[in-house]
Parts: sequence; structure tokens; C-alpha cells
Amino acid sequence: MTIRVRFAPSPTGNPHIGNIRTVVFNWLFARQHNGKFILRIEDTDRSRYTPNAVKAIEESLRWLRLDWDEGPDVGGPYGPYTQSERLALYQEKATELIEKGLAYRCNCPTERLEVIREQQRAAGVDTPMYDGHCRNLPPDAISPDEPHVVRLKVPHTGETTVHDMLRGDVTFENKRIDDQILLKSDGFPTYHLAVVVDDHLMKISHIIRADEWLPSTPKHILLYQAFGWTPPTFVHVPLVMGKDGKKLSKRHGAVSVTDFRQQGYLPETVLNFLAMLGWSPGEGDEREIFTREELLETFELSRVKLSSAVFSYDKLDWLNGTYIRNMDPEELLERLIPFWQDAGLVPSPVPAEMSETLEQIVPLIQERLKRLKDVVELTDFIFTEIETPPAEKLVGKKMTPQESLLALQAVQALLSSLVNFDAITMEPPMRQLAKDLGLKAGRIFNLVRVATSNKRVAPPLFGSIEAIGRKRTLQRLSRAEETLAQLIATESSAKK
RNA sequence: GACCCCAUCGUCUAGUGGCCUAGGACGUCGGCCUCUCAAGCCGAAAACAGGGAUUCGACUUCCCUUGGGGUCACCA
Repeated sequence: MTIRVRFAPSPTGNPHIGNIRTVVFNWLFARQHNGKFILRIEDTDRSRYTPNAVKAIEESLRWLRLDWDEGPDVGGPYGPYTQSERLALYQEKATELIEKGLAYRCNCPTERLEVIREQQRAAGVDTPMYDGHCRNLPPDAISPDEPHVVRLKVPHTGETTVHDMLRGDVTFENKRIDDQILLKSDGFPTYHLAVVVDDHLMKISHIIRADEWLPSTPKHILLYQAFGWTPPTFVHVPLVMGKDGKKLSKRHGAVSVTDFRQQGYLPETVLNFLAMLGWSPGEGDEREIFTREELLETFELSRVKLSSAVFSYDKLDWLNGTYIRNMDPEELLERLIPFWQDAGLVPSPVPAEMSETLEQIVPLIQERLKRLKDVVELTDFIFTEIETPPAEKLVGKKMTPQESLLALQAVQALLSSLVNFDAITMEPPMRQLAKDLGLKAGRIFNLVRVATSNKRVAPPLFGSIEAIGRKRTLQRLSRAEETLAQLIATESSAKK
């Protein structure tokens, strides 16, 4: 049997990371079995349709390199792959069921339905359901031409069993299953009809979808039975939760693929992380880092956990940092440039004379980045003018303002005298200078760091200064010295 | 509320009756290294929800309780 799986999102916005985790499972499963991965757009709810959502979905998948074999853009033998283009098909299938006596037209107004639900709830009914008003009307009682919906005639007795690949058999009582609407009054199918018809017609072999669908799966099975079709294999995978144990949503932080991308998470990281959320390689294999190829080799759908997993932003950060550290510096530079440009620190295109500086900066920050975007805050002082640090920030630890000023002046003199203004050249004399002044090297370095970056935390000093350049470094030192001098002056006048 | 799913450190997980005085990873804490911050290295604290049953023996099997989650639309 050919493995055929699908991702069937409804175009309502940027794809959610939880949904993408399910896509990762689908995609891995398809690819490792030489099967097909299909993208199908379920746009049957016109009220929720978002124009650019299909683009966003496709871009997100492409970013993660989750390629599809059939879909709206690439076509395929079972198209079209957008449900709104298949309307006639669903109507035809619904009519077929009506003719078989397995479905019926219903023209109960929404208001009446709402009243019934209210009453049932008030009466303490467990599962509010349609009251069957139109269920046993003669077939011609409602004309196909008047507004109506089509409902499935669900048997009132017996039970329906879902065979789930991961959970085994899950049985539901038919009397608790409502006469599901298949076709809405606007002529569009509901999810239940469309998904069954399309999965069957597109020869889907495995429906790998989120847990939340399990309760509606018996409805789908009933539909397969009504059509006389064999249901595919169902695989319900757990939901992804936020820190508080609820379904992951915006209030937990980044949730869309776009969010993660914009914050500077690497697609490799996200793929790796998502695959490990609810799946692990098993006994004796304690790897955390998996390349796409390794995942393809190792992933096993049957090993997916049944319990829901909490999305850990901390672990994602660690993973991303690990990927960044292992990356080729040239490649890292390429990926960093857009973030510098977005922040307005580097012009686009990158001026030729700047690229050397950028190359030089990368090793300074590579092991300090968790997200690519962090590069902005970490290196902005190299590109833009800094505010001169306030005097109190310029007084070294356990040092007087006078000592600090003297130290900075000495550094300035030293740096002006160097033949080559680069990190390797400047470090030994700087250390010697500290010794000569009777100061710990760290003290003086930190002082210079603040003076040249206005930050207490910054990349390694000498590399940073080299990137800033001699002229601007000396300028910043001068300004810092002036500030200190002023402080000293006001302090001494205050004493008098 | 009803139905359904789930249940090992704070989090992601290993574990399919004896290998478990429960392993790894993130995070946390401590130390080393160190020009700050990271990174790296070393170390520590940290879990089998509770109760029955089966068994010579249960983290591992069964039942109940508890807890968490999901679903109950002319949304998917």
C-alpha cells in the first residue's frame, strides 16, 4: 500500500506551531515510507477565510523544508486541492446519501435550534442534540430549492469504534452522536463531510491529526460506512500545551511559525524541536540533536507519546543556541545580515567596506546568541553612536573616579600609539598597562568596555574595539574622560 | 455536566515484571575557567499522583479514586 498523508489546514491565519508539529509527524512518516505528503486547503468556512493565509501556510512549510507532493499550487492527480473548488462534489455526495436514505434535508431555523439547545441544557440533558424534527419527514417534504441543510441520519442504537493506531480501539455510543450537518445552507460542506469525501477520494492512507479530533472521528466513521468506503488508519497525536497546561496559544508567547522565524530561530532548530515534542528515539539513544536526515532515519510514528507535551521555550532557546554555535561562521553571517538590516544597523545591500567588519564580529558573538535577533542588542554599539555613559557607570569597581580617569587616559594613550589597531596587537600591551598601573586586568577592561559600549555586558572587549575602529574608540574614550573629569570637579567643589 | 483521552523530576523524556538505591536533556543551584556576558567542564537538588488487585516480585498488567486535557456549532 502506498502511504499517503495530508496536512489539511483551514486558511485562517498564520499556521500555529502546534499544528506544524503534527505536520512534522505527517511529513516524516510520508518521507520515510516513500509515500506522498499532500497539502489540502479546507476553506469551507467563508466567514473565517483570511486572504493571505494560504500563502502563509505555504511559506511556513517551505521555510521548514516540509515539501509536499500534491497541493493547490503544484496540483496532482486528485485535485483540485482547495475545497471551495470542489463544492459540486460534496453536493453530489450529499445527495447520494439522501437518496440512500442515510441523510436528510432539514430546514429548521437556527433560532429554533438554539432554543432547543437552551431548553435541553436547562433540563439537564448531558449531550444537547438535534431533536430530529426533520429526520422522518417524507423525502419530498423539503424541496432542494428552498434553503436547507443536509444532516446525517445517525443510528440511535449501537456503537461506533475508532481504531486508532496509537490508542487502540475507542468506542462511542451512537445515541450520543448528533445528526451531524453535512451540507450547510450556503451550499458549502461542513468539515465532517468534506474531510471524509476528500480523504477518500485523495486515497489518504493515514490520517495523522491532533487529539482534539478524536471525539468527532466516530461521525467520520459513520460517514465512511454510509458511503460504503473503507476508512483510513487514524492516528491521533497529542496536543501541544502552554506552560499552564492549556492548549498553546498566543498568550503563551510566540505561536506561529512566522513568530519564531522573526525572532531568529533556525528552521533546523524548529524541526528538531517539534519532532522531539512527544516523540523520542527510545532506549539507549540519548541524542537531542537530530538533523533532518537523522530524523528521517530514526523517527517512528508508533513511538509518539500519548500524553500532551508542554512547549518549552527554554529548551528551544538552548537548542537554537546549540545550532548557532555549530554553524559555519560564514553561513551564520549570511543569516545574521537580514536581522542587522531590519534593525537599521547595516544598510542593504551591505557596503563592501563593511563586510570585513561583519565577518570579524561573527566569532565574537557566535556562542552568545540564542536567537539570531539577539545580534541586534548585542552589537548595536558597534554600528551606531552610543550615548556617553553616566559618570557613576564609569567609575570602576573599588576604584576612585581619579583612578578610573587615569586608567582611561592611559588606555587612550596606548591605543593611539599602536601601529596596528587589532585585537591581537592590543591585548598584550593592555595587560601590561594594567600591571603597570597596579590594577587587575579585568578592572581596566571593564572600564574600557563601559566607556566604549555604554554596556556592562558586551562581546569580548578587544574584538569589539577593533570593530568600532580606532577613531571612534578614541572619541568614546575622550568623552568618557570628560564625564569623569566633570564628576571629579563637582565632587571637589562640593567638598569645599 | 456528559462523553473521550492522558498520568515518571518544574519541563521534554528513557523505562514494556526482576538490569531501577529510576537514566538522559532543558531549566535551577553550586564550583572551575574567565576582561563582562556567554560558551565549556565538573557537581548537586529534583519524579514513578493515591488506593486496591494479580504476582515470589511491580514504574512497568488490571480495577477504582484523584488530577489534567480535549470535545459536545450551519468553526475547523
